[in-house]
Amino acid sequence: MTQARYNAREAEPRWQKTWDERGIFATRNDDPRPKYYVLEMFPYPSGRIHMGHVRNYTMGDVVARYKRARGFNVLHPMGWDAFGMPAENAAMERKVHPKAWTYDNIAAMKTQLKSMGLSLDWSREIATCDPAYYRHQQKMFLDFVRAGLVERKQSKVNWDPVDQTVLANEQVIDGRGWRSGALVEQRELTQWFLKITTYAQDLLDRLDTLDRWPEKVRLMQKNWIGRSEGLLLRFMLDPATTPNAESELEIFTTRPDTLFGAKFMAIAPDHPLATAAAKANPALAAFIAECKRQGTAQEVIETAEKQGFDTGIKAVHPFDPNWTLPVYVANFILMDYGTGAIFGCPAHDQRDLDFVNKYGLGNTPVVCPPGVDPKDFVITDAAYDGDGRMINSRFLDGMTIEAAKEEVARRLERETRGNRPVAQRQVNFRLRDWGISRQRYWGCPIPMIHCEACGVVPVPEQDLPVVLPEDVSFDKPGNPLDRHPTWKHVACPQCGGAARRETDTMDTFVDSSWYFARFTDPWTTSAPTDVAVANRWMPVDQYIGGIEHAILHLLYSRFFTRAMRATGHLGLDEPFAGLFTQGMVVHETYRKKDGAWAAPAEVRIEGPEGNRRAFLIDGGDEVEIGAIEKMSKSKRNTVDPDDIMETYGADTARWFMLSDSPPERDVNWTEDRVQGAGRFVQRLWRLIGEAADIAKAAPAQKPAAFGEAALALRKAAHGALAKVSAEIEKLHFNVCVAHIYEFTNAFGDAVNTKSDAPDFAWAVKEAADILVQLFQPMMPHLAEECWAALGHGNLAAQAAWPEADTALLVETTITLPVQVNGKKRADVTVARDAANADVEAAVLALEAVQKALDGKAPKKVIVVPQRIVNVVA
RNA sequence: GCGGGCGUGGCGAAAUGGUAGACGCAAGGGACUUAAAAUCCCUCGGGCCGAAAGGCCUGUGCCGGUUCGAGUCCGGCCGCCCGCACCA
Repeated sequence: MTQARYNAREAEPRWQKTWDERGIFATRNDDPRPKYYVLEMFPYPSGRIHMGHVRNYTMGDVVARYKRARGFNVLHPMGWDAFGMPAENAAMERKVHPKAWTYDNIAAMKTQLKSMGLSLDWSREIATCDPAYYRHQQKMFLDFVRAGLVERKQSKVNWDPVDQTVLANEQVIDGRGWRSGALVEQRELTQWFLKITTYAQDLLDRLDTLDRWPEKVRLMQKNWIGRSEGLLLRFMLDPATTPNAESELEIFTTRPDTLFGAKFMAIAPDHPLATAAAKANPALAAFIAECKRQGTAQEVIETAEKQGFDTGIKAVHPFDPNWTLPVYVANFILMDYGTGAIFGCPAHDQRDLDFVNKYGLGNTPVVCPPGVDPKDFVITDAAYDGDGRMINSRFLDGMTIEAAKEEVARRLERETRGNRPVAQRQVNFRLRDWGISRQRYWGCPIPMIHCEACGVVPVPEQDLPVVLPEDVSFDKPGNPLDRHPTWKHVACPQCGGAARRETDTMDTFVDSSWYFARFTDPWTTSAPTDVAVANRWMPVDQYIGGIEHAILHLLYSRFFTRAMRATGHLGLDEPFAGLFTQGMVVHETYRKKDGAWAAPAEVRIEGPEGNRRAFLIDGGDEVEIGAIEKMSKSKRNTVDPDDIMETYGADTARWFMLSDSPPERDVNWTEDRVQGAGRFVQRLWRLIGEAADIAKAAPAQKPAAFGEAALALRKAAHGALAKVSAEIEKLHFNVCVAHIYEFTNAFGDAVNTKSDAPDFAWAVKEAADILVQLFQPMMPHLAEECWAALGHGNLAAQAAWPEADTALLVETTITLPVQVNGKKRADVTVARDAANADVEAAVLALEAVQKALDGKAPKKVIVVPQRIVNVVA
């Protein structure tokens, strides 16, 4: 006897236990079936899962369960991105060890994830803070060193004064640290770099092959890599004006066509020529110091005025020995792009124009827009960067921009000075090498040793892993590894003399750049991967995560895949064949009279949509209903997944997450809709119970013929099956949900007839089975409960996906809408394969059509077979 | 500034160039009930005609275009969102 109400709190843990005991989600590497690797971005173990996790992991689980039912050997693992700053912050604030804090959090979050009923293979669980994981990362680092993919260099770095560490360019958002939010400062430090620029061209080229990635993400990466083609060009300097023996200035330009519009040269404040010139010029030195003081913080750049300082040096125009250009030090020239020097053509570059207008250097237009008389073409305060023909440019006059670029390149390439061509074509990238040194404790130690005598020496492989010491203190800011009394003191592996360990640890983005490969065989101890196994599983067929990783994590992982291929740890080019970026979970905000935020759980809502008011449950004060925003601790508009699981169960939460909003868009969490999802769970349970009673009258054999009611139900069931299957493949989960609702309505109507005719009973049984299987990927616990109630001996999670009987879906007669002059006026029912002429005749015979024609003769009748008919009068 | 995306009922949304608003939420009405919850049924873009059945007009941010036919394609605006941003 089935219960009246479905008790999720009782049923969900029971089925989780069953899945666990039978080990049905453990994936074997020697399974002969075709593979499917579905992966969601693994979480940082912050302590509790949030609704964003619930949404992300529900989507992945739907795909995993669906593909499993479709007969694939599915790899669906989970792990922990476990190194990082918050563990150290907790250590400082609460005097707990980062390791203990992290592992406690992992345990708590694992319990939460398990309560969601995710079909994960927990036997492959990895934590990046485990030496069993990071030892392989250290090994790969050493391999990368040997392969020339690592560099140690001094560079200007982004320094986060709050976290007291270096940040990669990618981690600086609007001039602030991505985690601390502090204004980033500039510092000169010696850092370890991974040479991601080695693959800049390949990372760019292969974006085109990632046809199952969102266009948006590919574009963002393309812009980030930022390729530009141009000319590297050496200007001769007037010797009488130069300090020391500097004789030339090398610049990079993408606009060699505008050379005859040049009015000045500009170099970065930290350009060697600037430094040399400043030695004899205190005013210039002061100017340079001022530029450096301003730094590169984005906020400063946006508002800073173009400023320059005339060095007195003169550069000679490459096409005219009698034409010299003043060389300025300018605050808007970056040392780390191109050569840190430019020639300025104010007429066609806004920055250059702003600059000359300030210093009175004038401008000469050299590109004239089509349809404009060159005599009338004057530039005042808006530079022209559009298309046109060359003017005021001697031998270039009349050429297109492209032709002029080519002509300049051709002439200067041929010309030599000091055995070298004056110019050469060059490709430049915006992408910088990836600085991975972090002055932190809770990260993967960089396995290098500094020896006074031998220099920088790698840790011998037999000494790996370099394990983090556990006896550290967090009572002072800075890096505890640096302060540790003994850890950093080691013997040099080469000379045996006293040496010092590298105390910087790796950026945690390194950890997440290869975990997907480790999941393929996390048991291998001798190497990061079993290459053969990894190659069989990779690439990840469907990767799901937040858009916030569009550049950072995804670009680093693409780089790592290439670096691992180069060092023999992986044999493919691209790690993620399919990528899906899901939207955020958002919620209304509530503001109390005193300006403080109120949490949803503290608020009671009254009134209908359009006139809703919110009151504090405690005290009854009215609170202001604010904007719908991303769930965040600061706005207190979060809903705790545990509370939802407790009240409604995991299936309701999962169903809600998939309903309504398209997965790539933000979903607004509202109590009403969650309740709606909860009601649907109960409704399904009730309906399946009633269907199970009817099904008892079903014959064992499929009936030879079906009555009208039975046939209609079968059509609904197989139609839903076909549609849901197609939409799930496209990850259109909200559309799947709508089709399941629609089918459930039809199913409910059928069940309510209470007929017990054998053919009908058989159809009900078939429809019930299909319905349960359709929602199994979304609501797996309820599905098991229903599946058992329908008398199945196996688990719903292991049942094969049913095949839609397409023959049922082909109607012999169809009803087409009939338009007259594009407006619908009638319907016509014809044979499915009726000839167009017959359809036309039937349509013209319709009374409604004749009425709409109002005596006019039809000029044309357009029949789109099985679609629509349009009569044009 | 550059690049990209989006704009459909009270709300979330659906719609290979082919019946706009499927499906859900909210709302209103009704049934059942001592009552409530739960459940079930009906209505639900706007306007007009009709007792009703039904019919007509209008409608996918705005203006144009292509087409037998446009939410969908093209051009130009307006608004919102996102990414990048002194990259030579």
